[in-house]
Amino acid sequence: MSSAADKAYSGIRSLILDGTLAPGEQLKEEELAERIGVSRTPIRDALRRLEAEFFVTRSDSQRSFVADQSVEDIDEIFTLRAMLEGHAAARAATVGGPALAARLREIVDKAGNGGNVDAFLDHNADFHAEIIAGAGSDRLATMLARLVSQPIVHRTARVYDKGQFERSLFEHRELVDAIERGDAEWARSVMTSHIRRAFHVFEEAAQALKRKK
Amino acid sequence: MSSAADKAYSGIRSLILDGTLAPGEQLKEEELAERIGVSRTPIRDALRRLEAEFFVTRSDSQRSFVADQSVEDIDEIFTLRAMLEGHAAARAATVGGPALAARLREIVDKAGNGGNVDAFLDHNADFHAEIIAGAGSDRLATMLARLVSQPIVHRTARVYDKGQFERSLFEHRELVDAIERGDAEWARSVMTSHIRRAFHVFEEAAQALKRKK
DNA sequence: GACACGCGTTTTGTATACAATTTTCACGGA
DNA sequence: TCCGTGAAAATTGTATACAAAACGCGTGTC
Repeated sequence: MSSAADKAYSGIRSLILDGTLAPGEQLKEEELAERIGVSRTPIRDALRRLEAEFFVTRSDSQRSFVADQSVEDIDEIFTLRAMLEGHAAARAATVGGPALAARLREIVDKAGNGGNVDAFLDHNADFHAEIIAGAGSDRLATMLARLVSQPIVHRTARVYDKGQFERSLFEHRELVDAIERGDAEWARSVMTSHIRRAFHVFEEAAQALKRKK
Repeated sequence: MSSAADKAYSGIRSLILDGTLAPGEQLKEEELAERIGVSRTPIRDALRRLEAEFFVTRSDSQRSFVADQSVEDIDEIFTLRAMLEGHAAARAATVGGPALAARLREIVDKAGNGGNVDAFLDHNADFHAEIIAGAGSDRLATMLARLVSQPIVHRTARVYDKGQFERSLFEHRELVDAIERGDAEWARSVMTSHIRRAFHVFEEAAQALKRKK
């Protein structure tokens, strides 16, 4: 991978995620270039990528701004994700066959019991990736990749308690059952509620955090 | 709008759409730059945009290629579009209210009878844009904009006969009814089948063209 | 006081030269 | 023959200088 462009991408992304660059703030290429220590060229590339991933928006006159991340925005993202990933699950159930079911079961079995956050995150990423790949739709996969900023998943999982981990794993197992039987609508429903639930966990955590402040 | 970057964008897009650049073909920045008459910088920008719109794909080593446009690919695009725009219609029915319904009815009434292709296309674009705006979800609007390469709509409409135009208008009127009554699921269904039907018209035209060859 | 206009400042756009990376292909050894 | 190796060629990445566009602000007019 290209070094400067990646440095710019992850650098700006981090600055946004840790709040150094606040939502609505204008992103100036030169300023970012100096801050990150690369020239404007890779910065421009990074801004385009971040724009594709909804981290950054552009005004009509080509100025870049940090995108909003209000609870309503997050809701919107989770809603779209639930729809697209529900579709992916349905398609995976239709076209994946026993081979896919076997691969998924292996992933689920390997995850097992873990109370470990990072282990769960690894399992979770693997599991969802396998289903999306199993749907066999490049454009769907691309859209989901752009939509799902992994940091939000992380931020959500950090507030999971043991019961929520177990519930997630339980839902994953149910998804495997649905895909094994080729039941597209079952798979879609489980995936949709799986993701909506994740949103509400996030939402409650955000509200709790707000009250604390 | 910036001149060179736009020239590059529409230039490359045209070359892809008229088949000069075939699906799977590698796009070389320098070659395109010379062909279009701008430097590599705006070409790179254009390639990023086309990548976001699924016209161009990138290999792992950052080489660009013309994306496939097989009937299966078009099917995939229309499926995703049907889902997203069905969702937009449902949301529009929920949050749009009488004001949205009134605006839509005006658009539909203005279109009226027309056997004129261009007039229908204008109406069609207006109508769909109003519904997407009515859904009030920026990210949804952005995803749809990226997904719907207008040329495909054009290519589809070119093969519409009078009966198909009338059917489209009829469906638009039904959508207004659904939105007026705030019936989200009705709106979703009408929109979904509206778009799936458009795909099959396209599909048949493509097959007819194939047989001719 | 409101508003349009012009001009300096800020910010983004473009071209170009050079650097880094990837690909290609010829060559030699097992 | 097959495979790895390495150098040349092709392609993309990056920095930088200058051009163009957008913005903000002060000024003048009504």
